Amino acid sequence: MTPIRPAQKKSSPKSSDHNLQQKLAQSIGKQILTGIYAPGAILPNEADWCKIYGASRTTVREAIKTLNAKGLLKSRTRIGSRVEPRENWNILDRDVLGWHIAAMDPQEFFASVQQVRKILEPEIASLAAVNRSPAQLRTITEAFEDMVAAKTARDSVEPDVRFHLSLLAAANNALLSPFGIMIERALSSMFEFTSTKTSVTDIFVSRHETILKAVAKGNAKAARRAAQVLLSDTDKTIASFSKMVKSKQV
Amino acid sequence: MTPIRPAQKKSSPKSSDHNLQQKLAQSIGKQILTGIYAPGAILPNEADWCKIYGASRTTVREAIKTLNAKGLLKSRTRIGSRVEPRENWNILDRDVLGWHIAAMDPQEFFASVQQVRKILEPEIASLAAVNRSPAQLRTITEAFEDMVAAKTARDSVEPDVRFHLSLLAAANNALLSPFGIMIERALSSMFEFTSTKTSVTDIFVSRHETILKAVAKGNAKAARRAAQVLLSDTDKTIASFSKMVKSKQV
DNA sequence: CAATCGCTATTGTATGACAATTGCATTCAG
DNA sequence: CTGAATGCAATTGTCATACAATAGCGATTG
Repeated sequence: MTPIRPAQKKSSPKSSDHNLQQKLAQSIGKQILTGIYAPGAILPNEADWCKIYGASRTTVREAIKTLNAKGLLKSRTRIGSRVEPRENWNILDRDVLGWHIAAMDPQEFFASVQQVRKILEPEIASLAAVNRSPAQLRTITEAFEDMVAAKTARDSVEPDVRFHLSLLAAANNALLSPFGIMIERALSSMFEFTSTKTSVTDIFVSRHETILKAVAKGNAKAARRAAQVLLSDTDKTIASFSKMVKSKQV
Repeated sequence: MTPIRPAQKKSSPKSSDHNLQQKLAQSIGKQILTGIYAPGAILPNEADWCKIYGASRTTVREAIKTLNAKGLLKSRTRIGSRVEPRENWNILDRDVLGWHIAAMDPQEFFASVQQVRKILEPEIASLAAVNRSPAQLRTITEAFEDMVAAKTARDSVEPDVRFHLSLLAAANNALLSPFGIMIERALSSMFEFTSTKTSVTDIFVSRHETILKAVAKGNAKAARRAAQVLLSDTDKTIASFSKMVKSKQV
């Protein structure tokens, strides 16, 4: 048999790492997050989406199934797919949060995030100080050391994220883990704003070191305090580039 | 592993609640949550699931797509579907949390939940006191009044849940809303344990009233304190029936 | 021995058909 | 004329089949 290569079709050369369903889910999801389809609204039916995207019904259905699973939609026979009220959305889902960030004002996002971080992270640090396993402490320590070793601000983002995520893991409460995504996105997004001029400052590193030491000693109170201090610094950073944005806009 | 009848017909009237995909997703999801398929494990392939459940591949795929969307799985061509690490699971998703509760020891669940509630709910009450809209205050008040009007403990569960959820909504921070499901499940589950003997106690009602008044006045500090007191009561309730369960077991 | 190539298992996409559900209009009884 | 029953039709749900795309892995070959 000589399998004739069915040519390369008309496929777009760069399909990235997303397959077709994922692209549809993302496209429709973003339209929901931006309010093009508001809660209560009925979406176009499957046949319409097929026409719109030029995809098969199978693919469209799987995309919509994804959005159903994330709480954005509820599909019912004969009715169609209706957008669910916001409180049912899995906003802490990796994808949904991404679409949400893309759809909203960055400053609003930082405000919401910092509010939640200030509630949770000190308590997470406190729990981690008490509940951490030796292995978890090692992971946290490694993240800190990588942060210290980072030469540029860009290189410090990944260890920074890892530091906070391993702290979260060390709290050993599964119900808190969804916040990992939020923390990850918040720290990464912040970098986008600060990257141009910021370098890895000593004070930034030492704030983390204080947390690490408290967690290592098992000192819950000190860990909580240290986390509060770091967050307070973060607030200042955000405030400073908020001003920058404003002065640029005006 | 529970085999699922594809064409149950109208024999079981309740089967219409869930369609076939949802039943498959639930069945497979529970198997993951109970550890039958642990993180890192590769699931049976789609053809196998078809045989196991007697369903079409389309249906199996949509079930698996759902689990992918909830972060439990990651499916890749040629590899199959691999169970994701726990920290990627959307544990606060309505379905996932339900499967999780079904799979774990109730006391462990209450312990985790109370830990998180004690972190969040006082701050939620505090935020609600500051950020609530008039309409939101009205909703909270209505829930409280319905709780007062409830004659039996059973009747008080729904208003109680509504009270806490409307408080959460009044905090006006979208990133907190995923916790609504957790609160809902926690309060409902607790009722399962207390239903036999508990009635709606005055003290229970008055704890809620204190929160309501503080939120109405916009007194953040008082709201936070009041929420802490209520949670402390809840702790005692849990402790008391934990003992009961233990003495029964032994 | 190593790099390459092709085989093949598995998920991804497409098509077409039919089942099940249910809002809506239509009809029919009172 | 009103209201209930009823049938229609639109939409999602399920099934079967075929082929495409991906990537692990073993066979081939230099």
